[in-house]
Amino acid sequence: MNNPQDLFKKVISHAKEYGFVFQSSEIYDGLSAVYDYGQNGAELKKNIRDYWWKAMVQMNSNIVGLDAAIFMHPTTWKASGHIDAFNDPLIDNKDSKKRYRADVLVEDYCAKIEQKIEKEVKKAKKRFGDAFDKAEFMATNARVLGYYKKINSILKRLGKSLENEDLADVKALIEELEIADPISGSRNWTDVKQFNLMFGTKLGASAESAMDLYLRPETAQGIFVNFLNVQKTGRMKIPFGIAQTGKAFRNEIVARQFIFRMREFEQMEMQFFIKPGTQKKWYEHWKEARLKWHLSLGMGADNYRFHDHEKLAHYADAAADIEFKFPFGFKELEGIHSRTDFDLSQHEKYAGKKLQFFDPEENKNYVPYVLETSIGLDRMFLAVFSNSLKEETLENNSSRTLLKLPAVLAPYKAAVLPLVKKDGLPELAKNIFKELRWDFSVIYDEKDAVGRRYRRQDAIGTPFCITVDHKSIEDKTVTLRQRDSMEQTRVKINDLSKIINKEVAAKHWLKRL
RNA sequence: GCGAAAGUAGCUCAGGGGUAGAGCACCACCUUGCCAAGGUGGGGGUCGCGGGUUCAAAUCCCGUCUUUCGCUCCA
Repeated sequence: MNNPQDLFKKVISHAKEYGFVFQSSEIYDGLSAVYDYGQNGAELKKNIRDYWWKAMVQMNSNIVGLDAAIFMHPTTWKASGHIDAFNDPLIDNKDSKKRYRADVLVEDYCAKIEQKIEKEVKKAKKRFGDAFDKAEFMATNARVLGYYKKINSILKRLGKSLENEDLADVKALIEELEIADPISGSRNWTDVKQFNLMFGTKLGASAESAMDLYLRPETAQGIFVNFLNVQKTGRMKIPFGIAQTGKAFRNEIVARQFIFRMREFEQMEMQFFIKPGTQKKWYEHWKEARLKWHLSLGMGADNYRFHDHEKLAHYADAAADIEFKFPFGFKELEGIHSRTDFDLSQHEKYAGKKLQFFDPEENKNYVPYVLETSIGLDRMFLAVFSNSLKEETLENNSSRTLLKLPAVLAPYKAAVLPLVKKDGLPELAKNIFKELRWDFSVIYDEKDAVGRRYRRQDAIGTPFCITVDHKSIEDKTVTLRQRDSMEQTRVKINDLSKIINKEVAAKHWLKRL
């Protein structure tokens, strides 16, 4: 685990070996950049989601939840700008390895012809000014007309092919026109491919009546289109927020680095609606609030940093990322964006409905500005998981693999272990186990030597082990073993729930905010 | 998408034309009993998948899928 690459490999194999993350459809050789969460991963992921939800919704009386559908009306994506921004026919040159937009190549070619026309016309102007030759004039005229006709037909064909998504014809056109790579001069092209960030699908059983739909590429739009519904039925007053978690889908050209960039991923987003002009204040507020949330988990302040965007997306007037030190370097974990009134205004325009708030203080209507916090749940999972995985060498020169998860996030809060598999110890242990699971997710294990069982729990990040021995039967006490320090203390069975709760309850973690 | 490397048991990997291997993990029994690796026995792999060459392919060739890294793209 010395270099980052080894650590990352270790992270991936540990995730697989201990039932946290599996590759999707593995028995069919897997599906590129799609992963499933296993028995322990599902728990960890759920706990991260809950911890976020508690911090954002439960602890903020002016933030409410929402669970919008993945399918949305197709016009949503016109309004949001996703259809225009992420829909390009691309072609690669096999020799130069350069990628071009296929339509731009053809258009550039036409522009070149146009230059030719201009030259001809210029030349003709000069010549015919001196001596008019009817035959030459006609010939020039015919040539120019021919050029125009050619351009016209090329662009017409291009437009038609693009409209019908006949990409083979776009390539045929490029080949017929003998368009070469502007850099290398090579005509060795790949097929034209449409790169659309959004996954398309159909609504409707029969092909004729079907409606083209997209799987949402972000969860944010579900919040924007429900802005008025929530504001009115929840009697919300600005400033207020709407939070939701859910799947989003992006057909990334390059999806890589385990669960860091997936084609299907889960977002945890909160859109905060504010009075125009106050966005700077709220931007700073949420940057700080979100960083504090991360720091509350105790994974080390050095592992986080802000990255302020200089180049802004079409909807933003300020944007920053909270970056985390992943095994492959500092990468974006969460985004805080000041989205202005772009989204709500766009939906007003496309839907033809007002999406405004009547401000009693100002005594007027306005389209609220929006401050967004958006974190990738899978990225957060990877941050927590990779940061927690440690290999320790102990005093007796043995080693242990330890998943030092923040206790509030651990899949199991405690393991109940009878010291031996006889003398009534398993029975007592099982009783403790059954009682504790009313309060926490706990696990019972009686197989192998107790030391080995401790290591098993270390590997999946269980913060406590409760060991039942012969003395337990006499005086109703057990040993409570701490994951990180390996310290053992003798405690009363009746106190277990209280002691564990103190360490694992979200309350005690969130209070550090 | 391009380039490079890799894919053999749950995990880490060895083997490189002639019967499928190791360590750890797993299962059963015995033993020990508060920090892994004691004993005995056992389960598990058409060597990613598909073609080809060969008497014979995990091994050589071609294709394909998946992963990692670099580039590119995106935000």
